[in-house]
Parts: sequence; structure tokens; C-alpha cells
Amino acid sequence: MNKDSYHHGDLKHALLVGACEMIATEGIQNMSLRKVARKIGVSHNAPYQHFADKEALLAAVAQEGFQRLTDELDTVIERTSTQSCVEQLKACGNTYIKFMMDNSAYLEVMFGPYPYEDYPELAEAGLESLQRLIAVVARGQASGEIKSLNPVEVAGTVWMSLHGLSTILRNGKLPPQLVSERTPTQLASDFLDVIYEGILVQA
Amino acid sequence: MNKDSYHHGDLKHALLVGACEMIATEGIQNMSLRKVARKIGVSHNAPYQHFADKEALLAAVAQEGFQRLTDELDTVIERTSTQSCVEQLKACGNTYIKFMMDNSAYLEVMFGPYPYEDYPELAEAGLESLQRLIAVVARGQASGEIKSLNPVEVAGTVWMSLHGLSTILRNGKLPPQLVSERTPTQLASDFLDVIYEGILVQA
DNA sequence: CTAAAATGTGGACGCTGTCAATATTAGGAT
DNA sequence: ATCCTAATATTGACAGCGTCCACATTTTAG
Repeated sequence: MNKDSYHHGDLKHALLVGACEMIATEGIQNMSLRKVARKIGVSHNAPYQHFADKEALLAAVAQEGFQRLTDELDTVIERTSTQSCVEQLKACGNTYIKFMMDNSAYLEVMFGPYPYEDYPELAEAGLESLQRLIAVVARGQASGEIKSLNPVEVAGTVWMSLHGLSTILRNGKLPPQLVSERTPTQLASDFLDVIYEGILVQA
Repeated sequence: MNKDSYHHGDLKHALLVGACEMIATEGIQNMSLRKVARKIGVSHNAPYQHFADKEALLAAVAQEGFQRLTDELDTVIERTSTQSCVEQLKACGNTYIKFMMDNSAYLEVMFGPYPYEDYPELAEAGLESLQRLIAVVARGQASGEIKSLNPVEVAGTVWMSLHGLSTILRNGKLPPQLVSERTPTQLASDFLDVIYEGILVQA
């Protein structure tokens, strides 16, 4: 499709990409529909042909983020398939943190305040990512590596720790005594190790 | 000070309260400086006498949130001083989640994207809250209840799990298989239990 | 008592999200 | 090929927003 034609051709995709880039470079606070439209070279109302409102576009970006995260988790699980499930779980944690650090735009948007009822496919995409962790945990339980607690519970705990760590990392800085010259990836490893090992003397 | 006088008398405090209420009732997306000013009965420019801009007001609300959270942690630590440190840590977790559920306005704001460099007293207030957890962990280590890992590491893990859980709870709904009719408080207990017990077979 | 500092007001500007009406194009039925 | 319709993009308008400026009012210090 001609670039200068009246019809853009793939505006919906261009909006997703443009919004994502703008969030990454200017922060979600400074992202506006009109600026995205301007950047793409389209009128300020064109986006409404593809998204009901600004929130719907953001929710779509978030959904895309979950899908990409799921893909990366699949990749790393595949690549570590010869290792132990615990190693796989650690690799998933590292992948999660690396993904959020490399794609801060998604981080700003994936756990935003979009009511799940209004965006069921977003809820679905989020669940799909979590499912990957649950599967690894379940396999680890079958092979006897991981305690036979509720796998959803275990995966959920890891999931939330990862989410908590990445959102706090985003703020710019953690309390200095928490960071102490470690990279985000190292931090993730160390924090997950605490979970893996348990903190009670008699586990 | 007379209510209808030219000078409000305690506008700064009124702004903090008003902003907090508006965030709680309408969400942070729908909170505006002008609406807060209108509700208080003051001109749309009066807030600028006390806060450099909107972000500064939000950061101040966030700081207040950390201070209140610290207070509640102090209270519960005091009240459970006769119990084991593990019980204290669990009580802190419950308090954290309850605080975030009861004060959703603070949750929306406390871990927002305010660069810590720009608001050092906010960073300080956040650190202060975390410090309470670290102290409990350190005591638990001294008494032999908690493994002698780096206490900052252990407390940080709990801290991040709590943060992750509450921000995800805020979205309205967790994946249904994760909730299964548990209250937020129950969820927090159960997730923290996973951390406490450790998930590896041989801890 | 008066000058200066603190606090609050009113108006303006550019930007935003969104609505309504209109224009342009694409694609299928004839 | 042509016409109709649906899809797509545009222009214009509106209220609300954050923020800057000049000005008004009040408090406070000397």
C-alpha cells in the first residue's frame, strides 16, 4: 500500500508500534493519542477507527506485551528443556526481568488499571503467561524437585515477586542497600533464590 | 481560621486529603488538580502556592502513604511483640495487604513513576517502611527462627511479593484459579506461606 | 503603620480526548 | 466496468486539563 495514500494500510499496527515507542521514550505520562497520530502522519481522529478510546489502545499494547512475554518464556523453556525444572524456573525469572528491563514500555502498561471485565482478551493473555510458570512448577513437582504444594500457589508467588521487583526497579532506583551494584538480572536471581531456598530454618 | 476568608488556612493539608479522596473514588486517571481545587472551594491556581506541579502533589500523597504504612507496621509489630518473629512477619504481610486494600488511593500512587532523585523525602519514606520488615527479619535471625541469609535480601523478597500481590489485586481481578474465593488477606497469607516454607524439596 | 512576603484570583495559552459531520477509498455484486 | 456500501481517514468543534502571567488580598515583621 502506498505510503502517501489516503488510506494508511496498516494503521492499527502502526498505532500499536508508535504508542509503544512513545511510551518507551517519553514515559506513559507523556504519551498522547494525538502525538502518536502525528508521528505516524495521520489525522488526530484516525485512531478512533481502530480503538474505541485511548485506554483501549493501551490495553492492546498491554496484551501484545503479554503475548511477547509468553513467547520469550516459551523460547527459554524450550532452550533449557534438558536442565532441571528448578533451573528452568530460574531461567524464566531471569527472562521475565530482562524482558521488563528491555521493554519498559510494556512494563508501564501491562499491569495498569484496565478492568479485566472490559478487556477479556487482555486477561486471557496475562493468564497465558502465568500458565507457563505453572507448567514448569508442575513438572518440577512431578519430578520431585519442587514441593507438592498447590502449583498455582507456588507459581503465583514467583510471578508476584517478579512483578514486584520489576515495577520497583522501574522507579529508577531501589533502596541503595538493596541494590549494591547488582544488575537487575542478578537481583532477580538473588531474590528468587530466597524463595527457592525458603527462609525458615526448618523448611 | 474562617472558612469563607480569602486565605484558606490549611490549604496544603486540604489538598492532600482532597487528592487522596478523589483518587480513591474516581481513580488516578480521573483525578485533576482543578477538580480538587473546586471541591475544596478554591481557585484553580491556588494549589501552585503549595506544590510546584501536579506530580509534586502526587509525590506528597505517596509520601504520606508510606508514612501511614510505616505507622501501621509499627503498631502491628508492637502488638505482636510477644509472638515469634515469623508470626510478626506474617502479621506485617497481612497489615501491608490490608492497608493497600483499604487505601487504594495510596496504592495507585506510592509506587508510581516519580524519579526518586526529584523527591528524596519520598525515597526516604519508602525506605523507612521497608526498614520495619528488615528489623523483624533481623530479629528472627538473631533468635534462630529465620535462616541467616542477608536480612535485606529476605525482607526485600517479602516486600516485593507484597507489592506485586497488591498491585495485581488492584486490577480488579486475579486469574480466577488463583483467587478461588479467598479474600485478599487470605491470599497474602497463603502466598507468604509459600515463601516462608520454601518451595524446594530439600531446603 | 507600613513595606514586604505569603497566599489566593482571574485570564490566557496550548494541549488533550472525544464527538459529529464529512470526505475519500476499497471491494464485491451486478 | 460500474455502482453501492462499508471501511477508512479528515476537518472542525468542544470542554477540560496543566501551567504561566499579572494582579488582588491578607498576614506578618520591622
